[in-house]
Amino acid sequence: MPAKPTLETVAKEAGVSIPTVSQVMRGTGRISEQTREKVLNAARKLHYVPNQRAAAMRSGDNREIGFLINQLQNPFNAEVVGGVVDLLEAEGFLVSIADTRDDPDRQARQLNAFIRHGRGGLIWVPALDTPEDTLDLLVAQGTPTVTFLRPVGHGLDYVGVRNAEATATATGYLADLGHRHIAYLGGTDMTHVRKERIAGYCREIASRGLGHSVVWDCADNKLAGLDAMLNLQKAHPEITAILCNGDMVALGASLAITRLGRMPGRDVSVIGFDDIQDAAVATPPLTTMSVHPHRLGRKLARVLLDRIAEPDMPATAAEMSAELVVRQTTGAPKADHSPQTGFRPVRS
Amino acid sequence: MPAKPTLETVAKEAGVSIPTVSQVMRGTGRISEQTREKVLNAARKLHYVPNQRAAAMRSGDNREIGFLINQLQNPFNAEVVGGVVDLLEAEGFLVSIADTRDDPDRQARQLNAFIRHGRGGLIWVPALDTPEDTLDLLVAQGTPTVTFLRPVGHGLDYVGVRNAEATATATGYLADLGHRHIAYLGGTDMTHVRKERIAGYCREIASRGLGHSVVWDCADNKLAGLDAMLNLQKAHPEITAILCNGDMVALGASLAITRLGRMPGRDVSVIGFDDIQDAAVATPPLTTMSVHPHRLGRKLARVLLDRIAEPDMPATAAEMSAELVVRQTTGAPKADHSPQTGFRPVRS
DNA sequence: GGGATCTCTGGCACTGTTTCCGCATAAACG
DNA sequence: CGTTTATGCGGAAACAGTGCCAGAGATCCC
Repeated sequence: MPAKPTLETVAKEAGVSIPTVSQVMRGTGRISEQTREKVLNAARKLHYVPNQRAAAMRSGDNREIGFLINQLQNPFNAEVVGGVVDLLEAEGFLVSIADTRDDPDRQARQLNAFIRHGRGGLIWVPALDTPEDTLDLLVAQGTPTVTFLRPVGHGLDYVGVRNAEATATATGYLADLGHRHIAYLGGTDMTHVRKERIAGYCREIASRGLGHSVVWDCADNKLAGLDAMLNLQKAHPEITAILCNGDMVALGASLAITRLGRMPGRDVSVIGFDDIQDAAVATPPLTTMSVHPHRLGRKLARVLLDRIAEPDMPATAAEMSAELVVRQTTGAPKADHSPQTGFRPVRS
Repeated sequence: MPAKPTLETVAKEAGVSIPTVSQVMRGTGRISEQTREKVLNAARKLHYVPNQRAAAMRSGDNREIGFLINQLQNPFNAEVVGGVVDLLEAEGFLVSIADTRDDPDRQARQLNAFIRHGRGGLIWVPALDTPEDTLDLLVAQGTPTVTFLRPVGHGLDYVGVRNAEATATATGYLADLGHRHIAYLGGTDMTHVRKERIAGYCREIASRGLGHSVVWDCADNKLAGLDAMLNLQKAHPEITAILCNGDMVALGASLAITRLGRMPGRDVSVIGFDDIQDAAVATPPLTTMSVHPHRLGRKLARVLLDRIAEPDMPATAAEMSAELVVRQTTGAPKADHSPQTGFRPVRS
């Protein structure tokens, strides 16, 4: 097995100098057609692939960007990644992804690794409880960075979702349908996202003079949503509509309602958040606040490209609106919503 | 905003030479405690982070590995990634992920990008219809590479699943329950994986003298599984058990059965493949062939580490067995499986 | 006190590439 | 035919580090 070919190998093979090969490979400078051919043939023959890191070292431009995400499994994130990659790969960048799993230590190691390995730009969903020194270190490097979903200040760009507006819209929609007891389900920590969403929900509840607000904690997955919904129903039987922190929770809640022998959208209304692919396919299809994850990803990429082009711009913050997608888990409340007599639990 | 600190910056700040700083940062050589302190303080003060690419260039060891996967959205893949990352990050490697989406062109670009950007190792799920020249180019680079799920030869290591054995086991289990009409549902192209799985299924059908085998195409997602199951049921009403190419398809099929007013596991049995997280949470919980994705990921990482340590070893191939996990979508067939009189379609 | 030994630090060459500049050779011109 | 201009190519330095080796002091021993 031969050693990895370099400019020197190719130059020797073609009988020319190293700079000449370099120029041919990049199409710059004045090179005669004859030499060009010779060099290209040699390169093809040896399967030469330029070493971009050495190039970046000399020329400074670094077309490798890192995407630090908090949870790869989450389908919403996977779709955002798709949007980012589509746009950046078209611009000749290589996007490499790492999963922090919301662990600040892992995140610090990965951020450090990204910087050590010389990323030219970063897209970052800061983990919960990101310590100050992680931020200081990142800012000191001067690596163009766009934060996503969770703003952290420090002069970093930010792209996110108008969360308060979205939950206010959803709450208003439920109120317009006639619901007077609307609960908020999902989330455990007071993350930025959840804080905003709850604020929008509470504001709308208050401004319409509806009953008190109910916020019920639960982890961000289907099973947790299912359990939480069962408990919530027991604790607050008066509730006829649920606004959820994410689609996974909403799907779990919808499932719980079905298992209680009720029907989502008729007996109890459910609204999700994110519009993941499963939402449209679920039984019944989920009404949700769509944030167009793919579009959000493209926005992220554009902001990062702008930052790379103009490192000294003042920090920007872009928020995108979510859009209500009505499917079949929402409807007017029944006149009488007391516990049904024909109550029929369904085993799984 | 100051320029990125380098060894030189730190050396000047600490009043020592560049090599001294280098030694301190890596803990090699003999350095007095006094100088050590000076250097470390200067480094901390300037937020110095070593440039690993420059280091790799000189010293040759390259702790950055690439993972080329065919579909990030797939939860099975996400869990494999988790296993790989856990082990490799513990060894000080940085794992960066790219998604080929099974597009040979995109794959060629990404593979090329990974090589250009100097990955020290690669884990690769080759896209369908990977052209020969992509393989030649990769092999010519001599980058340690482990192929995953789809073997391509060319002296590359391989880690996969004993697919034929698994589907034979599943088919045998269904036959033992008393099923005599078992169909295989899922997949569209004749990928290596699907070929093996169908082979195991057919072999078992034949060796037990069951009726003819039925293989029904369908894309690898829940919605496709749902539709395909409805059509399959119409075309082959005699079938009482379905073996699926993946859990997503199986979940869709299970859903279809429910929508037809039947009950998965009682009226029709369904077995999935992969054991993704949703399988255990679904309604009803899915019987499936578990391949322990996380363990598979760790195996991948170990094989790659071995290859990096010993580049001249002959190529290895490791296959892991899948394991039947019985949940609630399988059971003995009903004595009479003709269409029920109380047929009750359920709307969504 | 002089030589041997040890401890610590710095000089230099090298990794693969790009960029600047300059040197040949050839063509064009007066 | 001699000078200018255009064209094609190569030498050398630089990027941020690492590894080898030399050498300066300090310490120790006889």
